[in-house]
Amino acid sequence: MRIGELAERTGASPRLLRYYEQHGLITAERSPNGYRHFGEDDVARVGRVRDLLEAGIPIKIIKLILPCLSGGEDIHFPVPDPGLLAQLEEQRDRMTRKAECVLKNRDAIAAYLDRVRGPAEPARD
DNA sequence: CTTCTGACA
DNA sequence: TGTCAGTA
Repeated sequence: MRIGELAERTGASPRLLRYYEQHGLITAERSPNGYRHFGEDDVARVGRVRDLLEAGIPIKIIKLILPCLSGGEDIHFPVPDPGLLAQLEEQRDRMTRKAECVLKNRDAIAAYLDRVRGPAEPARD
């Protein structure tokens, strides 16, 4: 399929898909006219890239773990490379700190809501 | 009409 | 990221 269809099916704009390809997050074959050509599996791949990006993981790290994603959400490293592990440990710690920050602010907002709206309203969480 | 590359806000 | 230009 061409970039337009992949864009429709993934929710990512063609502009963004070209950006992903430019940074090695996805690969595309080229038609003689220069048009990018993607496969069915790229729909899922783009989805995974977007999930990782949404989690705040830098493209640099995504490129490292993307080839280790086997269709599912699981990650596996056949031959753990020291350098790779170090970068992933660093990323894990950043994510931990970010998660703590998010939780902290969520609790603050929840507490605020409880005070102004009153404990009577559930609708939270 | 769709896509491509490069560039600018 | 969106969008504009000038093509293929």
